[in-house]
Amino acid sequence: MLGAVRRFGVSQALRASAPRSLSARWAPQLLKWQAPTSQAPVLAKFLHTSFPALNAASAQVTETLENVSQEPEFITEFADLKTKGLIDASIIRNITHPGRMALTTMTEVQSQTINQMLGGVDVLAQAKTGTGKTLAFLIPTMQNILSDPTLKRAQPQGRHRSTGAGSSDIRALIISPTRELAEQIAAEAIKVAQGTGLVVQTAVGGTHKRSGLMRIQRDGCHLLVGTPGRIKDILSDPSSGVSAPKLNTLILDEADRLLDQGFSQEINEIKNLLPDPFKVDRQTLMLSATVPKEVMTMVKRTMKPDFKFIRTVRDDEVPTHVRVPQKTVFLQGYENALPTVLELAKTYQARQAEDQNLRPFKAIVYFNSTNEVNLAAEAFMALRGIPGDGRSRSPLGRMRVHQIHSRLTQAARTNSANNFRRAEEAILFSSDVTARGMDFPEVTHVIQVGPPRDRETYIHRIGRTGRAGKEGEGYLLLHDGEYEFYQDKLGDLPLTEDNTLSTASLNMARDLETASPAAAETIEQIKEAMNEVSPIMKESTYRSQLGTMSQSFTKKRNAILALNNLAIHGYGLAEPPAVKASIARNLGLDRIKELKLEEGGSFGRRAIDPFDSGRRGRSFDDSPFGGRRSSNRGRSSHGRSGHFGESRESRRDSPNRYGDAVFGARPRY
DNA sequence: AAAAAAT
Repeated sequence: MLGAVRRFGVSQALRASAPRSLSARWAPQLLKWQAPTSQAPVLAKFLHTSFPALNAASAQVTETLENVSQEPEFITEFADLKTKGLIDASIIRNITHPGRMALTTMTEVQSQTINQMLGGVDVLAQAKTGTGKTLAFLIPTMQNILSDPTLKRAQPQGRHRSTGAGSSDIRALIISPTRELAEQIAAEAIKVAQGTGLVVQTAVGGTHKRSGLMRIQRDGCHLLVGTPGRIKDILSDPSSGVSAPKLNTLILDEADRLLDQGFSQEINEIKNLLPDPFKVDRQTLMLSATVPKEVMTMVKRTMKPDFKFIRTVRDDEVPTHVRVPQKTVFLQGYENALPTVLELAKTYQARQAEDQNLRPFKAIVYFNSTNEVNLAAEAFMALRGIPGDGRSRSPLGRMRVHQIHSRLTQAARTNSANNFRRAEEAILFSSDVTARGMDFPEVTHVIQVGPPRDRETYIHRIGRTGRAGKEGEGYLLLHDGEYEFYQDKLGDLPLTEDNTLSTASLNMARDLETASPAAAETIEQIKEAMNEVSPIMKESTYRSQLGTMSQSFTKKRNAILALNNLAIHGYGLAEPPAVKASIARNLGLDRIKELKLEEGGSFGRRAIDPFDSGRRGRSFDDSPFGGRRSSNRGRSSHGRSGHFGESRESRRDSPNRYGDAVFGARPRY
């Protein structure tokens, strides 16, 4: 609105933006008021306060006007921000010094937004993944705080302690949809703030609330970074001593996520705990790689009417990087998924051994449920105890295996994230906790098993690779029965079909004799590893997948058939697990005869939560055995009974290996 | 039955 008033004068801006409800009584009078341009901010504020409904309409005007407007001169070097007196010298030193962050040139988002954000206007910034959005909002936010002459900076005192800053002087609140992303933003903020006297604190769930509060009370806080639940908890707790009466900046990272169904209510509750924006002027900044149309109403409701929508992704452009070739692989069945992941790892490792220019294999494998992540991670961990191809000790060589999802303890999650961040050659099995914003350096592959729930999720997941100008590749592993879902959700994205992976297209119930030795070996290894995984976990995973697959498959019956094949040929279960009749009914699956129902009504066997069966709190990363499973490895490699006692060779030669006898009529354990 | 997020 403010922009519109500045450019076109009061009357024209009003004519363009006045909603019907307003025009009847007020608009004619307002239109008569030819305010001088200098009055524009006052007018805009008055209109905003008096007619909240004006928000939506006026913001739209600003947005369209932005496309017409001339862009001012852009600064592209960090050093120039200092020489032009725009940004504090310590901040710029932290960014540019070779021993610190060692950056010289700004990215496109950075040079387009920093100046605007310094001016205090609300900004919604959309830019591709991995292009430095965090720094883009941290720099102007810190500068704006430092520009206040009344600011009490922290004074260094002793080794880790400092004093001077208060716990009720939060100037900027940064909200993130996941705990790990909040931690990552805080870590970057601390680097940028070094030597400025600004104090950065975090507030996330899964940590001790009291010790976090004590840190804030002891050292003070100017920028608080956190997740919605804990931030709300702290700000609404009068005994915490933490408050933000002078809050000037509210930042929503991954804004579209925070404004959608699951989060928007909590964000509103947080806003209600903050000072009235008409008494304490507040800048709102929102950032994301994706801004679906549906969230624009929420964006406009949260921002001032004159907000700027700055996009470095053109409207007609697909918001993924061309540097990241993206392939869709249609699997013979979901039982082919893990063999395919292993094949991708092995073939890349083999290429990398020949080509010094290739980086080590560092992959994130995404699944749609926590159970699938856990199952895959357990299987791959077990793989490390299986004799490898040729001379190597395991099929994975020296590759480390990590997993991360919400049902691990926070300590285990943090460990996984840190270990994977530092790892050279590793594979991270992950839920969508890491899909947004996480910056793991040098990720070479993003592999998605099953279709992402929506287009945005796909874009953010693929954005974990190809960051900061680096290369990367993406794979999406799907079932034929999901073709329509795929076309519908991801049809316009630059995916090309790939059928070069031999373990992807094998029929695991039939074709093993005709398979290449390498493919057969890979499948054998996964099968053997899968035997190490508890059947309880497999059954829970099956039940988890019912919900997602019955939605992504065009025909529900095909989803069940695919899932049953996965249970038998992939998980090695003797038969598909039974499901509660009530659940089958809820999913609209009760007429599908291939879905096995539990008997005995409400007295049927209760589903057991694998996370409650003794493994809670002990991930691979925080186990005392240095990431190796300590369980029955020794026992399992010798003295097996029945099928599993046979040598790998004899099994490979046996006919009908993938019939129902493959894993034995009765699974071990 | 399906990510995430306060205890």
